[in-house]
Amino acid sequence: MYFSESEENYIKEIYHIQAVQGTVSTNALAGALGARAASVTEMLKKLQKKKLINYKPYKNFSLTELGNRIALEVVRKHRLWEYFLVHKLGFSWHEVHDIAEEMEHVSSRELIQRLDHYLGSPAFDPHGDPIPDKNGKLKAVKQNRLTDVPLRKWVIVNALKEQGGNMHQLLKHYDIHIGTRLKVNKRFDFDSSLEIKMDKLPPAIISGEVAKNIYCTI
Amino acid sequence: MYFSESEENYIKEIYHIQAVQGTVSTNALAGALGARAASVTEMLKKLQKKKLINYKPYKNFSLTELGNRIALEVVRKHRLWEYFLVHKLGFSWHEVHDIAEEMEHVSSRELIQRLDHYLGSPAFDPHGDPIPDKNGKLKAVKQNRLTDVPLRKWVIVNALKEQGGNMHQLLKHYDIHIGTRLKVNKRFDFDSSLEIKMDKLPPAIISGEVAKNIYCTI
DNA sequence: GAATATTTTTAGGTAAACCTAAATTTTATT
DNA sequence: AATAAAATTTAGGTTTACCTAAAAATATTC
Repeated sequence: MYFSESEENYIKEIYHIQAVQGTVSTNALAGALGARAASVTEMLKKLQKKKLINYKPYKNFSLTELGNRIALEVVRKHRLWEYFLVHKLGFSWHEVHDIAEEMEHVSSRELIQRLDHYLGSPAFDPHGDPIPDKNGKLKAVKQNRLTDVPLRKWVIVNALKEQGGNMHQLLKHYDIHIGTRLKVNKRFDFDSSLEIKMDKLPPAIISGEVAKNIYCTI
Repeated sequence: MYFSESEENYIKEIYHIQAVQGTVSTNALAGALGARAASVTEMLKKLQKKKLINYKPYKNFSLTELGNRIALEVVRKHRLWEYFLVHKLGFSWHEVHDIAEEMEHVSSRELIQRLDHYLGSPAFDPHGDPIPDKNGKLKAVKQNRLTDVPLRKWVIVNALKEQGGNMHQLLKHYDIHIGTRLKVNKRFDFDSSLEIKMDKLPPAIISGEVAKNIYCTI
């Protein structure tokens, strides 16, 4: 069965929203896609006819089993390409999202199989997100928000989420990246900032804004 | 300036036809693209407005300087991806065209620059066609048809054109690939077949059909 | 050079994916 | 529970890239 680039994008976005919210509304999806609600409704009807989503007018919706499988394939392609861009072409993690967004729609299954093998079947992409294997299985690693981690416990950064801003500049300045070992010494309730300690560096203060986007393994 | 995938395909195809015929007709382009003449006419007007082609109704047309530059960029992307698919992912040369056809439309310039560097700035793709450098320059290697090569002169295969058939099976059987050293011993006018000789192998006969698609350096 | 054939363009239509504005349904508030 | 607010859908457009069928221009043939 053939899916257009648009359909793939809708499915993928439904998948991501569903992962966080459990269920998806027309408006939430429109927001995520930068489209208008009316356009979304139109597409929802198409996706339903293709049995990719469970949808009743005016109600929230979710992916069917089939929809989920397709979503995972797209996510897999996206994250494998991100991995390629960072580890083979030398891009840095915050530059690759938009490019992978285009590459994820290249359709050859054989291509993705070979790419995966070529990259050594990585389990996590450069942002720390898990890459579905060819059966759609995700390697689960608990991602704890740095904001919630116990005090004075050494943890390892395993994911960084960029929210469109320039957070990576700041992280580069602090020299925080995936794999960094650090502990939280203090939490300042006043502004949610944290004092953190990394190996061989003096304690530093990071804002709650940044900390919110840093995830780690305890 | 932005070009749609369709526009890029038209420009690229005009480039290829122009390379062979010198000039391009509506019908020839329609044939190459698998579209109808009326659709082509419509697009020609768009391309003219964007100053990519020189076009007068009912006349043959050709790329402008700008059009040529864009065409070379697309060709460059296509051939770099083909090189990647063969030399990094292990595809064989006859499998990569369609995949590269999709990948050539990924838009990031930075991506192509890095890909080129990663591949070692190759000058020829797996079919033996030259890869334009980032300024659009092509490394010219005379491609002589095996059918026209002088008798008993050792030559090196430098290009293979697949015409949609299964020629590669045959070539594999003869063990002919890019880089193969061989000489033509005899030409049989009756059916245009050739007797060829390769190192460490007994003489073999290949049909004119195949020979037509083998190119070499003298 | 007139008649015929071929090529190309124009006219009018379709499907996908978007849009705005208005209508409808659901949810929240008093 | 009635009304106001918010969310969603419907109705009616637009653009891109296709299409067929008919008309117009160019080429070919006798």
